[in-house]
Amino acid sequence: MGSTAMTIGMTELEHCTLAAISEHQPCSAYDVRQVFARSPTPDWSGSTGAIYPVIKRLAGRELIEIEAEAKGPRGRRNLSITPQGAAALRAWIIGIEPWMAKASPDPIRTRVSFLDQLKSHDERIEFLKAARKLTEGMIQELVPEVESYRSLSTPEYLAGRGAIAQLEARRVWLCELADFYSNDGR
Amino acid sequence: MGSTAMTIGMTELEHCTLAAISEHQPCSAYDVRQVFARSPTPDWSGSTGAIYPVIKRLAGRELIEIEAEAKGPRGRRNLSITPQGAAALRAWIIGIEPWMAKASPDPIRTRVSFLDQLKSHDERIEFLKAARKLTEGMIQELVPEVESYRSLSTPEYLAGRGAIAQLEARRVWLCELADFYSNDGR
DNA sequence: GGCTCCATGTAAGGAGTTACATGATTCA
DNA sequence: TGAATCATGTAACTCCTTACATGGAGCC
Repeated sequence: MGSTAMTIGMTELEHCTLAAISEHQPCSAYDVRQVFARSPTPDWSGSTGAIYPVIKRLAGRELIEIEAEAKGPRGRRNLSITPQGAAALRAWIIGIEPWMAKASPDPIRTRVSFLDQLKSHDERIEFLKAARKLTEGMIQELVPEVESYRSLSTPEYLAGRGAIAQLEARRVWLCELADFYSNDGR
Repeated sequence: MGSTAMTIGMTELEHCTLAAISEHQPCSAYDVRQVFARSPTPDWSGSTGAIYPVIKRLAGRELIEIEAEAKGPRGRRNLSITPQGAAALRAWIIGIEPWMAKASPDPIRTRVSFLDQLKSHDERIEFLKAARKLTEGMIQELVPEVESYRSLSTPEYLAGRGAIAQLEARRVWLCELADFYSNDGR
């Protein structure tokens, strides 16, 4: 199968763009940007400087087709996925690799790993409290947003639940840390 | 306090480097690289192309001091943190912001959000099984590695527990997803 | 006529990566 | 003396970001 070879050297963003086009076709690059920007857990900004070059590269690999509505340099372009594109997309989803299972970087966890650089247990407990508050705030923001996807898109909803699970795990962990340092770090 | 101003425009990597120097001083840039590379949850490769420029910038801001052991262009340089550096480090740790609490990007979760692009429930269940296996493998790798930090460094150990908690949350979530699709996605 | 969205694109810059280049030290 | 490890550094590249530039369509 050529589908894996097709995928070599392609980034996550390129594949996500391909996936978004597949789901919403026929759609414009602008639509794709909206999808990324409005996602409850946006990994990318959906910036023009990224999307339009990506679209070009996908078209160059013949994974998508671009059809101009009007002649002329401006105006909406309708994007659709090709059979090769659909194959590459499935291959990308299925082609899961060990590195993808790694714990993803977390700025709060990073700071925790340097917690002994603070002066006192009080400072540490203060930090942990602030971190927990922020995490709880994020959960409260995310839950209704994800819930709004419940009837809209099952996979997006389920992915959102995964994001919430990640945050919930951090919340619990931060509580345990606070307990630990409250008991004078024994 | 100038400590926050000192920190403006500095990246996570720059701050982590500062923190690593603070913990291991006097140490070399090479030592810092080892710390990053050998960390149980390496967010950065510790590549030379990143570290040495970072060291220069930190020295430029007078957050660290560089002392050459031998004269001449080659040979070990001993790094140590300055009082301003220590202040900036504490300010960075404490100065936690809302965006840091966001769910971090996860390639597996990304794929789940496009799961309806697969052809059948069987394919989806197969994917979820593979994802769970990889996550379980990563947990089994990580647990002993983190456990080895237990007596070495409390904060690093606790951060490692946080990484494991994240993976464990994903494992449970993937199990729930598999159940969902096994029940024909009702 | 001007405001707001829709829509496409380029330019410059930031922040890391890999690959390359160099040399010192240690030890068998 | 030769190999491994310690150690520093640069060059080229990747991939994304922000900021800028352009223009059409609907509508009040």
